[in-house]
Amino acid sequence: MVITIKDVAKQANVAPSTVSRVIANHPRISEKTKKRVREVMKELGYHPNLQARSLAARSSQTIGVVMPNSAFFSFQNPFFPEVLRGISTSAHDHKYGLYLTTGTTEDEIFEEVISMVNGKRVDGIILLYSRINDRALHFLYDADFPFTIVGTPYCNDKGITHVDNDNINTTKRVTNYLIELGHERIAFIGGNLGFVVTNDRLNGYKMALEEAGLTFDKQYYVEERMLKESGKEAIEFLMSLPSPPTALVTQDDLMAYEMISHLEKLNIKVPDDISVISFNNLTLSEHSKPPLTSVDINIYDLGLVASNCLIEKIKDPTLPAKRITIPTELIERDSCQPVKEIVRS
Amino acid sequence: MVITIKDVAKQANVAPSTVSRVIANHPRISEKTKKRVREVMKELGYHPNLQARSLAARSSQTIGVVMPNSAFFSFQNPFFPEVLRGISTSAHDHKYGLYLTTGTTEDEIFEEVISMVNGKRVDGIILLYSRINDRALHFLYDADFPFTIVGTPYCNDKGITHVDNDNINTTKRVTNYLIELGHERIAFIGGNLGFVVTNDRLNGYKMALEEAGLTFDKQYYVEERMLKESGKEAIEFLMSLPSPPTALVTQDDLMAYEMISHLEKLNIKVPDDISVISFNNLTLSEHSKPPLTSVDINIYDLGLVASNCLIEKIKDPTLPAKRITIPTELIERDSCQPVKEIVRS
DNA sequence: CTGAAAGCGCTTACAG
DNA sequence: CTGAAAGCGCTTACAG
Repeated sequence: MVITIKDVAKQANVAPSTVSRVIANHPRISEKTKKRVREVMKELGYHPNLQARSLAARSSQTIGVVMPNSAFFSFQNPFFPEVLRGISTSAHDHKYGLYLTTGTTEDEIFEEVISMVNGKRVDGIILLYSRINDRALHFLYDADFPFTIVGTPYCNDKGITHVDNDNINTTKRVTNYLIELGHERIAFIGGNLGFVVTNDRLNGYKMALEEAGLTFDKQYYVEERMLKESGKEAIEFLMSLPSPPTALVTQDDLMAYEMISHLEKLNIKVPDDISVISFNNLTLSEHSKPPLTSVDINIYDLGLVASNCLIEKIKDPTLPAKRITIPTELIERDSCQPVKEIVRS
Repeated sequence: MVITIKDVAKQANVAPSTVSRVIANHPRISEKTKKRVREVMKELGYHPNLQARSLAARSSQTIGVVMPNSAFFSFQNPFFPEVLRGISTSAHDHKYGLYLTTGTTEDEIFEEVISMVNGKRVDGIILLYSRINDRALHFLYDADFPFTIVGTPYCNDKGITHVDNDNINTTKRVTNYLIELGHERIAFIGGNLGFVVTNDRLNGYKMALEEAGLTFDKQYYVEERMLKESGKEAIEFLMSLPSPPTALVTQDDLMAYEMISHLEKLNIKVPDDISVISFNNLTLSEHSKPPLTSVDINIYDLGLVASNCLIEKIKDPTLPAKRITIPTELIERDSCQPVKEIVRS
């Protein structure tokens, strides 16, 4: 019923091994037999069984993509479709398939990674996040399995291939941008300190403050979990401070929109009363009100390059680890403005 | 080096077939040997080779997800992450893996579907779109391969399991909502007539017009391809008409935001000068300006249910085809308003 | 309740 | 340039 390599072999009067070789386009098979075998394959409607091939060849020609479980880093976040698009393009170009994790808790995801690797389902893995003390990362590293991170590993960053923006300097620059506009009370909104990216950005933010002779005020840092339930309360808290911030750095445009909406409900106008700057530069941000000043982090490239590096590594596991920094660009629009002169309390 | 079923068998003093049976938790194996074998498995760090299992058992325990290639239906569209989330949850609950297409042209995608099916990579397929005359659909149907559509098939809809909203009636209701506000010149923006969803929605729109005694004006229908380059021109064209529309029905919130932005550049205010209603009800739409009136189509459920149906079908291929309609809800916010009295031309 | 054997559909040294 | 044979790591009738 199902056409196998044997059927083709019989019909073409060759051995199964020969058929296998013409599928692989082995150079030592004569053009003549290649042609004949190919005709028979077409005639019989032969399609190779990928499972059998994987088993025999010890390679699945697919890469596993590990999604994080955090709310901030969730499917709701436009970051993921866009990285996936980059990965997808690279995978397709190199004839690799894509296998996705489905778990939602850290434990589930960890189990999936183990089963993908030990079950030989994938030839390599891309981690779409970098978490402090990540078990999956340790497992992959210890198993010496090809993998790549979109982000910066929390340790051993020389030994692990990863693709990331320069989050420290980018955030420093973003913060400086606000400082140059005269802002001194700048809040940092969102992010989860369990992720490296948040730490890097927070550090960049602190460095900029420090260099400008400003002191970091803990109250100006709003953690992700305070946002989950209601960004509203976080904003209300910030604005009820004796010295409320005059500028906000948020981790994602979507978050910025929500903040802006809550601010306006308090009758605080962006950018007149408070400046907002964000990351990710969604297409939409050009059309939002006000058009949002945001950092384009080249999400697509992060995915594309991470996948390219992984495939390189799969093909040649002896390749040394490398770090690739994807450039960022600050897109100035209308959500930031020089600080207004105000009476200091 | 790699631990196989044989190693476990030897260590546990049983036959490989017995080990296989304890993995499958076969009822006719005694608890005693199950326990012993499991201990050995743990001791040796055994993990089943999924490829080998798939080959022998003729089942991959993974489902293939086919993404469409259109711009409107692209990764940029928040629809996809959200369906994927639904599918992902269902797949995980039933211990299925997820395999994604990576192609971007119709041909590439078609080839991938063929290779997924014939290569036995997946046990079933979910089509995340429904296109007129879709080759992939025909192929799957003819091959009698388990599959499910998020959407309504363009033909034979009794014979193909699919999950969709009632797009005709929902759009009729949306249009009626505008008509009840006094609007008579209502434009329909976006969508590609190559997709069933667009046809359904356009039909619902026309039905509402007709029942209200209004005539459908072709100029009020703006196709997707006119939007791609610049929604700006489409809006400028519409508003330069002798009788410009007083209301817009758009296919997605993101598209609505863009339209609103272009309108305001022309100094046309939403909802004062023109009403806008949309589909998908992104979380963001609560915080946009103005808060957008939009139809919640329950994207997550579309994915979840489509996946549940597929898995059912995989487990029992004799199951009759079914259609499941996911309810929609019109979320009224501030982007629609009664039509202003205006001088008719 | 358990085992021996055949088989899933390929690939790949080895030999000629 | 091509073939015969072993093997990838499982599952599953069949037999007892």
